[in-house]
Amino acid sequence: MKTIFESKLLVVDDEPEILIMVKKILNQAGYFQVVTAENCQQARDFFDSEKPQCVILDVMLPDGDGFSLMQELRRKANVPMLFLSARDEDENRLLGLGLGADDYITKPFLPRELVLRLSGILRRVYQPMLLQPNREECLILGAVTINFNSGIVKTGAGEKTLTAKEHALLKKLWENQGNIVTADSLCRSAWDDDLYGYENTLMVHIRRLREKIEADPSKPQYLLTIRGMGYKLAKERNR
Amino acid sequence: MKTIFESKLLVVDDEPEILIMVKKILNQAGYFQVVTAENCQQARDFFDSEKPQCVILDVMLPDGDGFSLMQELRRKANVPMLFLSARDEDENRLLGLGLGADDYITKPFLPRELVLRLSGILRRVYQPMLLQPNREECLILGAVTINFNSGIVKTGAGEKTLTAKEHALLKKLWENQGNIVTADSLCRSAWDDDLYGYENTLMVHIRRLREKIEADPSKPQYLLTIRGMGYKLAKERNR
DNA sequence: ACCAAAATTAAGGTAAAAGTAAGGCAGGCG
DNA sequence: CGCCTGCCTTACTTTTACCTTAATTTTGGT
Repeated sequence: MKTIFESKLLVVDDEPEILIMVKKILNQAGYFQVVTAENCQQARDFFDSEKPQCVILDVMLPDGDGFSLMQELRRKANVPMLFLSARDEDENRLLGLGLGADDYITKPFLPRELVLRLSGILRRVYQPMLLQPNREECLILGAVTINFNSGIVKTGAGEKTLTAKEHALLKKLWENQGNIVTADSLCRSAWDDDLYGYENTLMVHIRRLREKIEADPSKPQYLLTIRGMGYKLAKERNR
Repeated sequence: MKTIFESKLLVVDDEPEILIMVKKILNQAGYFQVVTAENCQQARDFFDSEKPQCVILDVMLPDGDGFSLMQELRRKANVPMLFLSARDEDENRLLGLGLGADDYITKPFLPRELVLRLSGILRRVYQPMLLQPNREECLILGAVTINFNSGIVKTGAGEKTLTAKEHALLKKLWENQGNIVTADSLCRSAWDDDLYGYENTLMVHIRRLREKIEADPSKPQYLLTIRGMGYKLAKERNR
C-alpha cells in the first residue's frame, strides 16, 4: 500500500510568492512532493504528466477561473481539490464547495492549518478504511517488533530503543513498505532543512537501524539497499 | 454500502437553539437523518445505539470537551467528525484538525456551507472508490509482473530485483509499449550525458533485462529487437 | 554466401555504499 | 555552572554490486 506521504501535489496560483510559500510549508511538512503552475495551461500540462494525487488552486488565474479548471481536471481524474482564495466571499465559497471542492481556504491562512486540512483530506480519501487513530503503530518483521508509539524494538534477544532520527527514518520506510524510497526523500523526512553531506550521515543512521532490527546487519533481510536508487523496507522476509 | 442519503448523523451541542437549527438545515437538505445529544454522556449512548455515519460536535460541552469526546468516539468507530465552535480561535482550530477532525466550522456559519461541507466529506469518505490513488505502477507481461515502485519482477519461479539501469530502461520501454524505441533514445533516458561506445553497453543491459523477464532470453517474446531500428516492448505475447 | 547488426560471455573497473572511529553538541543532573 | 552522557555528525578507509569494456560468436537481411 502506498501512503499519502509520497503524494504528488499540484499547486496552481499566479502569485509566485504564494507558490513559494505553499511549497515551503508543504515541503517542511515533508509529506508531499509539490509541483507548481502559474496558469491554467501549465496546470493542465502538469496534471497530465505528473498525475498528482491532489490539487490546490486559486480562484483567480490569468487565463481562466479556478472553478472551470477544477471541473475540467476532475473529469480527467477525480482527485481531491482545494481552493485558495484571496477574498473571503461567501458566494464564491459556496460556489466552490457546491462544485465539489474538498475544501476552501482563505488567504491569509495559517501554514499549519493548510497542512492539517490537506492531510486530513488525503487521509480520508486515500486511506478511508484504515483510519484508526490511536491504533497501535506496530511494524512486525519476522521475529522483530517495532512499536512506533513507544519507540521500542523487541527482538528475541531483548529490547532496544530507537533514537529520534532512527524513528523518523524507519517510519518513513514503513510508510512506504515494499517500495523504494530515495535517499533524498528519506533525508527530507528526517531533517528540517537541507542536510549537507548527508550521503554519509544517512548511511550511518541506516547502519544503526540495521544493528537494531536485523539479525546480521551486514546481511540485511529487511532494510535493503537498492543501489543507485535508495532503500526499501521489505514486506516479507527476504529469502 | 449505504448511501449518504441514508446517513444517520449525530449532532452534539449544549445549546438547544443550535441543535434545532442544524437539525432543520440538514433535514431540509434531505440527505440526513439527524440524532441530537446535549452532552458527552448522551452522545456516547446515541453513538453506540444509533451508529451514526458522521458526527458534528461542539468544542465546549457541559460535561467534558469535544476534543476528548471525538477521540473516544473515534476509537469505537472511525466515522468522520466535524467541529462546531463558538469562537474562531486559531489554536483550537489547529488542535481540532490536528486530532483528526474532518472539518472545523465556526459559528455563525452559513447554513448552505454546512450542508456543502458535510456532503463533501461524506461523499469522499463513503464513495472513495471513485478515486484511483497512487495506482500501482505495474507492467504485466503474460506470467511476469514488474512493479516499478518496488523494483520487483515476479515470475512463476520467484522474484528478482531490477537494478537502477534496468529499471530506467524498462520504464522507458514501457512508456512506449508497442512502439519501437531507438537505441539512442533509450540511452538518453538511462544515462545523464552521452554514453560513448554505448552500442554494446546497452545490449548488455538488454540482455540482463531479458534474463529477468523472459522465459528464454535467447528467444525473447516481449523485449523484441527491431533490427536497424531499436527495441520494442510487445503489448501482447509474441507467439 | 557475405556482411553488418546484434548477442553472448567473462573479466575488470568504478562509483556507491558500508564500515569504523573520533569529534562535537545539547540536555540532564549534580 | 560545569561535567557527563548519549546522540548526531564528520571524515576517512574498505568493500561490493553494478556497470562497462572488449573480444568472440551468432543472427538475419540482401
